[in-house]
Amino acid sequence: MRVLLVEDEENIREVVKLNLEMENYEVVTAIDGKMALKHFREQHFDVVLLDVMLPEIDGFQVCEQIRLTDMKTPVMMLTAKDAVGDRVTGLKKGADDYLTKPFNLEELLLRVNNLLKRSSQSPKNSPEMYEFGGHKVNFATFEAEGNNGTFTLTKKEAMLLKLLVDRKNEVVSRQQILQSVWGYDVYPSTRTIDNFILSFRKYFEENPKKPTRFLSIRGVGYKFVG
Amino acid sequence: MRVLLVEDEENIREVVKLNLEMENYEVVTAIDGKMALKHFREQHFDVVLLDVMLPEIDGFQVCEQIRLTDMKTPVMMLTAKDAVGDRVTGLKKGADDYLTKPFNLEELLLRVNNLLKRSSQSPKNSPEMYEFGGHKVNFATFEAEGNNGTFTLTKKEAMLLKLLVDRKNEVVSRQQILQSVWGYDVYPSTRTIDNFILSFRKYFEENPKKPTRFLSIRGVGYKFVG
DNA sequence: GCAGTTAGTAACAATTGTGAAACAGCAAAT
DNA sequence: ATTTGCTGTTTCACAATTGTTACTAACTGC
Repeated sequence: MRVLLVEDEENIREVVKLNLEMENYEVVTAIDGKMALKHFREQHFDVVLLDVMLPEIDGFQVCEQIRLTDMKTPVMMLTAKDAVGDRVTGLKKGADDYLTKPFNLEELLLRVNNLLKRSSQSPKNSPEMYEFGGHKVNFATFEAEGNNGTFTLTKKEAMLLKLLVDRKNEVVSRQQILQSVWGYDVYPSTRTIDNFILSFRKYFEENPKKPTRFLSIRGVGYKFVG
Repeated sequence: MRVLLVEDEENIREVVKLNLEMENYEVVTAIDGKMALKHFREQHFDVVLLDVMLPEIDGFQVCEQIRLTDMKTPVMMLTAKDAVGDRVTGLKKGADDYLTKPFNLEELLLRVNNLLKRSSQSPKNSPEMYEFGGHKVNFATFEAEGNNGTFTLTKKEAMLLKLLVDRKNEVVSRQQILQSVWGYDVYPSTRTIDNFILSFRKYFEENPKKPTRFLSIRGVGYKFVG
């Protein structure tokens, strides 16, 4: 479970980070809105903790921008002021929860858990076998049944396919694919992913030229329709 | 959408009930824990609003009882005391959210909406669908239904359209559009926005020359009428 | 109605993203 | 030692998107 923590005060940031990490979350921190948006565009997070008072771009704007491209990832706002108006603004901008500083750490952790519990209830189960439209894939043995009978997936193929299946019906960005399947710093913009998608289409699509399952969302990434 | 409202103070109960009904919720009220549990056993609710201070059985206990048989239905606790310990107790007992009295009605409604949005996790439910005047837009997949059938929005189109829809019926200035959609250090020429608006009008307006939805507010920006 | 400004339009240019094919690395088989 | 086959990567042409320019139309305040 990956958390993006956006907070400019170092002390708070470190304490919260530490505590989240003790609960086995993977935490990425940002100290201002710009960095927050940068990280968010490039990586996948399961939840965002967002301080409102940030230098330059404030938390509301960050939340609004996040919501322009992603409406699923839960966002929790943190603020020093306990102004009701603020809370309403935050919720309107698409925040899912709101906590006032100084907050109780236990409450924060409970609320984060809550958000995750609710948002990840459906796509959580990832069985070894997956079936779609007459095709079968066994992620344990890498065996798959495609248009031309049974064959074996390669390791990377299996990883990528699993990622797409786990996130079926949502768009997975290239950055996220690279991060999950290839590891972090595969910098050079690469066409490798495309080729894997290409293979999948050949394996599984009725008409590889007109894909219905492995869709490309231009400028964003790929989406598997299950 | 059915709400179970548990609150012993008549005034609060009635005000909240009225407001929820104005938002088209069906509201069932209970004045104490016993009645609350009775109703909950006998009927289906999509969300429970639960005062903590109740005669006989308090809100914590009600919540605990509910959770014994139902892990799913979101519960929101309301309390007069703003004790952190209370909040933590509530969350631990299985509450999904917590609001302190005196609460702001708008905030309550927003939070209720939030809970419902999150919990209505029917698989194919795309909560990021928007409809207006016979047209549909799916902001998750960028698919839209316009004057000439279904088509796919581009990334920027989707972002701008979403911004306008999010702020429907209010004017969004060019500045704000540039900041939100294009970012904080990249500024395209100001005619770029016009071109996107132009597209939207072609896609969605009955008579693109006489727009009724994508209105230009001279000297300020644009307004989407939903 | 006139000058100054802002918005609408379309053609075009720049940029960016994509698919497909060629290419390289490597290990097993010959 | 060479070939073969498979896996994964890079190159490249092309297509789609995004941004600019130049011009026209419309509006504002006089």
